[in-house]
Amino acid sequence: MGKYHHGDVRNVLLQKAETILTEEGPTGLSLRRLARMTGVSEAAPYRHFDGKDGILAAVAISAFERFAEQLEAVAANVEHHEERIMHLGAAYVGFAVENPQHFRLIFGRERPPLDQYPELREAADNAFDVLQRAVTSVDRKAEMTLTEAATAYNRALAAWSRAHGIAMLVIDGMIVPPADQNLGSFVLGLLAEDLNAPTGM
Amino acid sequence: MGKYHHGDVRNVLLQKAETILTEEGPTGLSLRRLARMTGVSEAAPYRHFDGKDGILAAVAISAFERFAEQLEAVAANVEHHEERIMHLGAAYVGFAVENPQHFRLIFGRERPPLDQYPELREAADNAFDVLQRAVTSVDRKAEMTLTEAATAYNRALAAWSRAHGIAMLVIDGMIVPPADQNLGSFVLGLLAEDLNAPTGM
DNA sequence: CGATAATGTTAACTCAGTTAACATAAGAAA
DNA sequence: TTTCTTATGTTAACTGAGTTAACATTATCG
Repeated sequence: MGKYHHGDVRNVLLQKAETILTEEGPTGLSLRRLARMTGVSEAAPYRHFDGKDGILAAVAISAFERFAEQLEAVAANVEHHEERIMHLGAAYVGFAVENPQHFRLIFGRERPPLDQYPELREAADNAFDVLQRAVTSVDRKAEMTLTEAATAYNRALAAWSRAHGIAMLVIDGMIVPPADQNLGSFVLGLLAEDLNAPTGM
Repeated sequence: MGKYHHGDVRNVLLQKAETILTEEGPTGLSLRRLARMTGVSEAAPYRHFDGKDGILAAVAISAFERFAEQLEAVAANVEHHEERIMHLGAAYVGFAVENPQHFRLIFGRERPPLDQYPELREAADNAFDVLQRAVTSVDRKAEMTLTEAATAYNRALAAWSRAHGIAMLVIDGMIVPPADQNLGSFVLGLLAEDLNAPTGM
């Protein structure tokens, strides 16, 4: 005479998992607690997910999708190439700051192995593609020489890692963005810094 | 008639903890396993450390120290300011790549809270100081105007986050450094990329 | 020597992830 | 409808982790 929950327990679990993850991160997310919170037996989640990694993978997939969407939106709205790179960087950091736990989940080592979750790998590849395309794309792509292509690729890597570094240091509290400036312009400022420029100092 | 281990169990534990951490990271480090490997009772570590965080803190402290030393060594050996920034970045990434688990430990969220381990906070501050000083220092510091100082600080942040981003993406396998080039020059290349330069593309 | 602190041991508690064995519900097949 | 099968839920158990309490032994210092 067990009380059965019907309807989409799976979705409810996912929903609650999102909540817990947002508040406490991947480590704080415990399947047992999740089950209790959902009002379901402690073994129930295993009927819907491939264990803890399974749930994390599902959450990571949707996180990747949102991430990719937001980057895409920015990429689509900025015409000028160099400017687009900059604004992509700001959006990249913006996502990380607004969703630190999700950002950590998709990039950190708590992320379930891509090999074991094909859909996760796909979501990850998609997100990277958005980034790479937006950063690499040029106005007259067909006319690119090999050297130019190599330069473009290197530039993509550089842009990517710069955004990533700022994002990481900010969400880890190592860099505290000035309060009198919005995050976007702060990031744009950092990205615009030219370490090679002469200082006169 | 228990077999007591004498001598510095504490140091042996730390040593083994280093080994386990290097191989499996903070999550893989289990106090019980550590105790078993050391041939000591499972509760013994608690006599020497403030639980798991205590051990992680101790390991993190020594990691910070090594990190700071290596950066310092580079900073001391490169005269030219801009060049020093670049080489510091390469050293930063070098440390991360050679000691990925330690790097993750000192920068990630597995790191015990700085508030609870004053020596850890000190070690962290020291490492950051080396970086900031080396990056901010100029030949004629006394003559710096306020504006110049602000610029220098911003540049320090930019340099730091660039190195950090490359380090993170490389140790997470998102960026794979080309095999036909040593890591240092690859990093220097990325750091030298000027996203603002015209491309002609 | 003898008291006291340091350090070790065993045993237990809580919580997590996971799985097995069982129960019920829903839906297709007869 | 009745029956078989599958999906989904439950309980109970196993393993392993972190931690603490209670107890034992050793070191050390008066």
